Amino acid sequence: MVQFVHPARDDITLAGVLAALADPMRLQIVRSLLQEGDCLSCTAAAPCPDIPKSTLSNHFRVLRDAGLIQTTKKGVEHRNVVREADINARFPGLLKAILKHANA
Amino acid sequence: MVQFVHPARDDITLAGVLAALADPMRLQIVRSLLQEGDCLSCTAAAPCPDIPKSTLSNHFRVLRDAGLIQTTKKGVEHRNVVREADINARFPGLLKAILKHANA
DNA sequence: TTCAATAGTCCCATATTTCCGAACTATTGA
DNA sequence: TCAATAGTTCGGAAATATGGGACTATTGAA
Repeated sequence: MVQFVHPARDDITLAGVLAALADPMRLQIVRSLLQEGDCLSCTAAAPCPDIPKSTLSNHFRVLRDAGLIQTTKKGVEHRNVVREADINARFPGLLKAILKHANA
Repeated sequence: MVQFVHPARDDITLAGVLAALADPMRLQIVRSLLQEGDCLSCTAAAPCPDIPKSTLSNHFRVLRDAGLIQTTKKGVEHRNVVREADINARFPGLLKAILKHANA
């Protein structure tokens, strides 16, 4: 049984969030998650559908550790949601300012 | 004679900017530069004055390559300025949104 | 119940990046 | 001309990212 550890709101750091988003694929993942509401990892993956599973899993772990997303198990899938409320509470305006510029 | 190459405004990428700022020291450097107007590298350095020269030089190179700062030679010193106009033109609101949250 | 399929994690070897000491370059001032 | 200053560049060690393959958990069907 895999149990995910998400950082508390106050443990989310600016450098951590920026580092997590400083990767085109992760930026795209967050973008997709925000558009869809909530979805599963593989489906939420970046444009390329041929990305290795381990790489994708790693990207989700980075986003999780940075406090950007929350992952819960739902059957065989892992459902991911952007922790919008937490990020916005901690860094008001940041998420919107960044994602506004993520290339569609 | 060292000649610096700065990326053109349109070559500045979001992921590049985020990656450059995804480091506490570089975040602090940019913060200091914005507060001071323009200043020299070593002086503009992060809190710790005992950081190795090569490391510092490297951080400035990263910021330069990302298009965040412009460096010009002024005697023995290198004067650095944040390319505020370029960044704001390319990603309106981004810089302010990020630096607003950089811990004082 | 058992078995196959699915979704994803974990391990680990390789590849890439970062850090920093040391040697080097350019400029100024004595 | 020489020393001091400010910073770059080189190169090896340390840290981190990538991705293949084996593993785990869950579901749905035989």
